[in-house]
Amino acid sequence: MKNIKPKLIDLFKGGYCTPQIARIASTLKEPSSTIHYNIKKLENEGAIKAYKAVFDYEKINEGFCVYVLVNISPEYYNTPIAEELSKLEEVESAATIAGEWDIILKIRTKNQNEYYDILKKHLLPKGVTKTLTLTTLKDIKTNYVFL
Amino acid sequence: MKNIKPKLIDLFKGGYCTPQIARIASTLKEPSSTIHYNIKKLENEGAIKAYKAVFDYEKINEGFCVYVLVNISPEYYNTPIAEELSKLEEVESAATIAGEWDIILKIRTKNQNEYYDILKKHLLPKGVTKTLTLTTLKDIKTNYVFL
DNA sequence: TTGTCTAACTGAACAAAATTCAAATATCCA
DNA sequence: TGGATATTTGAATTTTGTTCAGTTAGACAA
Repeated sequence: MKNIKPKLIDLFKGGYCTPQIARIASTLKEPSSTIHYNIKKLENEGAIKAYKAVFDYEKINEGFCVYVLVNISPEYYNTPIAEELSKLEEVESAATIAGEWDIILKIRTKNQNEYYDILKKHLLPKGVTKTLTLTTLKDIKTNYVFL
Repeated sequence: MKNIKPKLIDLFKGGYCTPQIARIASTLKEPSSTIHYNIKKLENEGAIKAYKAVFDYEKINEGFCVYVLVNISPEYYNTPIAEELSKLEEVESAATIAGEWDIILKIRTKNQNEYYDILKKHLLPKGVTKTLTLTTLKDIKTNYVFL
């Protein structure tokens, strides 16, 4: 057995998909060469970053989902902490925000324990002064896809 | 001019894409029929919800992004408010959460004004008692894709 | 309005990729 | 060990994507 499933999941998280031109053409009742032309234009404008898969995260062992609010110590304001945290594969989304908190992360793991490991290892060292974890009870919609 | 671009964006937000079996096969150095078999298996298990596009949201006029924490009045706890809010096309993600707040939403609009319209129209009526808007300064990663 | 330039659209030929399927191999478990 | 089930694979087939030259539509200045 080649255990291809985890490799597919890895690839599909960030890309390795492509538009279904024929299906779009038939849905919009336009020639496929017209659809092709318009998609290439969108891609060349840089409007499309990736074609990728969205999962049922329970079924790929990432059923535990949290949002984490993070505060950064002032002397780290000019360092790319958010960018560093974004590189963790468990981080689905990351953004810097205005107000009481500095960064918001969305993190998916198998369970609480794995999240706690990440919290200890990656969210407490560096310039992080404070965190607030919002634990997801029910994931309803992610990236415009209903779960 | 047929104005196909917005229609493509609509379709791509939720699907109308498909795996690149040949490219995956060559990346993983496996026969494409093997890759095909394993992908179909993932799909049949329900592990994959959709194949879709991720955008440069500035370039599709959705450059304003917020996270909103929402509180629900107790008499609405048994109603599907989160599900209702999820149906708004501007809502990228929605989840019910544990703790001080009941729901977290991620919303993309063209600008502050359009977000304010949604806040007034959809987030204040119904059973919503309180909201806290966290405005994104810099979107770093969304759905595992770097922006 | 007319003419000119550029962008958008399209059909048809072609190239590439997905899908199917039957046979071979591996895995599971009683 | 044996028999049922799941996975892998190459080759044939079907479907889809891509290219490109010709056409149409839109923008804009005279």
